[in-house]
Amino acid sequence: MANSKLYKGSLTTIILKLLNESDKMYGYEITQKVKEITKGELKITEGALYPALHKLEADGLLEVEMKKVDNRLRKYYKLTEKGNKETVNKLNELQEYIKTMQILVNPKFGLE
Amino acid sequence: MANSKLYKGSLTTIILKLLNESDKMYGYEITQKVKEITKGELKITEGALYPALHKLEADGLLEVEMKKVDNRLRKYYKLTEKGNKETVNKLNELQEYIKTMQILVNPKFGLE
DNA sequence: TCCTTATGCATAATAAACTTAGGTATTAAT
DNA sequence: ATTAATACCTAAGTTTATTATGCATAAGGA
Repeated sequence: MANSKLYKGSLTTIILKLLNESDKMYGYEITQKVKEITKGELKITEGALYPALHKLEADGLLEVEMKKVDNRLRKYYKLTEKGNKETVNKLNELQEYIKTMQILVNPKFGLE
Repeated sequence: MANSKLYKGSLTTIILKLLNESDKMYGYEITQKVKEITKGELKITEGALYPALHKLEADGLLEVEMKKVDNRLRKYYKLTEKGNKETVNKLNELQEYIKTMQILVNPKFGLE
């Protein structure tokens, strides 16, 4: 995921947020959407994505619906109610992280 | 480091930036400084810090100076020239990361 | 005096999240 | 016919952190 190690730990947040916007998506679609939105900055590898989706499903945050399109099988993922709540949590954590890092990195933010 | 997984990958950036401000610091001092600046939000564990410092030293980004204070040995770390350059890189990567995540998470940032 | 907390360093076992490298299968394009 | 794109998947290995230790000195309270 990009040359920076900072993205480690943010994949779940990204997946949840995308599903929160798009109602339902399938795995490959997520990789393409992220590449498109970030103009190539961020590429989700499938080796990271699929295990992450499976874990989110196992944790009850996502539910699955299979669909055949053009004789190809797609696995659509959709947020559950629990997944919606967790999305809010993850987004709050991201804002908190960004705030904290800006304070650490730009001392001006820490002054009052 | 906090309950959020997002901090994974940012320890090196934090260390480099602190040393960039403070000229030289020792390990324990770094943990205390981070706790203080972030008002307890972020606590650097020693099990993460010391290996990270050793790696930065091995990579030639930090140099060491031992000092005895109150009969206790302190290991002061200081940025090398290479370390200074890498600090700039890491800070740029952090800004890039934040920008990308905001675009992903807040679609408004992506419109033009 | 004894015990805990703080200071200061360190490593080893485990866990989590990722990369890299494969594998299968269909469709579209050259 | 072969490559690229679509669409899913897993396994081995790496990185980065947590948790749990260990050692040692200093300070403080019961």
